[in-house]
Amino acid sequence: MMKKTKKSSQGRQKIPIAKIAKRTNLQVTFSKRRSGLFKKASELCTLCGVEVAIIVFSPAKKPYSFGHPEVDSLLDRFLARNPNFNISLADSSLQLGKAHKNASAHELNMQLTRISNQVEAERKRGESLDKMSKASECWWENPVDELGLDELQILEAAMEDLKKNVNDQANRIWMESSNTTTANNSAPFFVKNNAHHLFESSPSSDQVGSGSIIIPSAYDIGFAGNIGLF
Amino acid sequence: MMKKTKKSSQGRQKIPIAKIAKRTNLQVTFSKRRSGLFKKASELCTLCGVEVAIIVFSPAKKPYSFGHPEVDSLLDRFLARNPNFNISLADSSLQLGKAHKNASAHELNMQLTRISNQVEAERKRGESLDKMSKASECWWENPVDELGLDELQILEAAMEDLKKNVNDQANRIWMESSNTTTANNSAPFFVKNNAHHLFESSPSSDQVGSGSIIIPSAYDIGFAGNIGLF
DNA sequence: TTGTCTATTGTTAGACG
DNA sequence: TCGTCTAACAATAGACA
Repeated sequence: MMKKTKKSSQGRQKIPIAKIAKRTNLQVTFSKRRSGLFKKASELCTLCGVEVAIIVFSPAKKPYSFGHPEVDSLLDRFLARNPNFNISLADSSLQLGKAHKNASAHELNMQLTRISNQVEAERKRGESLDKMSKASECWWENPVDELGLDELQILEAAMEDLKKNVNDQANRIWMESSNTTTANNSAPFFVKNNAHHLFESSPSSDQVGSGSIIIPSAYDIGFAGNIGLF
Repeated sequence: MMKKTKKSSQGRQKIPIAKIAKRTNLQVTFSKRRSGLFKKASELCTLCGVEVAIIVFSPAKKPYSFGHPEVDSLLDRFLARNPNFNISLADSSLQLGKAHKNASAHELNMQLTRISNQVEAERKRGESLDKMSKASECWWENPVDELGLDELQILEAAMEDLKKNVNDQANRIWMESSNTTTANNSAPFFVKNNAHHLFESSPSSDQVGSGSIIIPSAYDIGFAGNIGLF
């Protein structure tokens, strides 16, 4: 008798590296391969003592991430060394210069959106942070000593930079628009369209609307003077 | 008999998932596995039509990256919606590089200190930011043309605020430290160690993705870290 | 969505050029 | 640093739980 001829499984099948058609199949494969990828990354970390960060947007656009030691700090370092991208809206706009007004406006929108999202995110984070700082002993609030000052200086410098970037950008925009629009106001102009929708994945080019506003002439910036720190 | 003619190769050997000791070996393994990881990521992209970004810092601290469609845009999107990121981390990191060049452990401490300081600052800033955000009713979602300026202004205001806080605190510290010693450099002691692979994931429903293309890899070479270690 | 099982395919450690 | 080769290992497609 031995009708066992039937194999319980055909084992792994070869599949072409092309988009999987079957939805259910795709989901399963995505899940399995994602964990496989993360595992590989984990092994790489351990074996070679290196740092790895992975970000994956699922078919449903949900973010999954892997990071050793942690995603944020790695991205931070990566971005900090990569002149092509800066979280604080700095460099990308520099390249645009004044080639196309639209492109410029669009780029700006992207950046503003990014920033506003960050601001929003940080606002939200503030709450949980507040909770955290209460729950645990705030080591960063320990007795002030010299070091605190040092760090503060760094932070302040960073803020200066950020602010400077914003100003530069505003001025750039202003100069640009003054070529097409003559304002009766000596203030910088700013052109912008719908800012959101930074999240869509399809590489479709956004339509760029435009409009203008006047920035208070007092916008000359000049951060209030530095305190005795510098 | 059976002199067992030497095999041309013993084939793949099993190795423990622990840091490889031999430097040359580690280098080879790193290279191979890194490309293997990128290949896996590439396949995942193609098979499932998803987006993936990977950042790896080699043992020599060189950054390698893979991204589909491209690293920057993915990081951008990820950071924009991730509450755990700091807006000005990048900037301050750069400064630290110049300021201190010591042990990596110290570097880590500094980094943590810096981050926590920012966190603290942002926590305080939370209130005013919150006010602003609500006052303008989701200004970043408003399609009105003149919002661009507002965004800049709000951002600027937020930064002014933060800066003010920093200044205040700095002054306070300055005053205090004047009374004490100035030479003692006691950093907030925090030794960060093994924070092994951590997975973060969100539940996901699903939906059909769109087309897919493979972008083998994008290597960003260069820049031998300016952090301690050397 | 994740885990299990099996048969296969894919990856890679070690040695060498 | 890379490519090649070989023989192990490891990952995983498909079906089911």
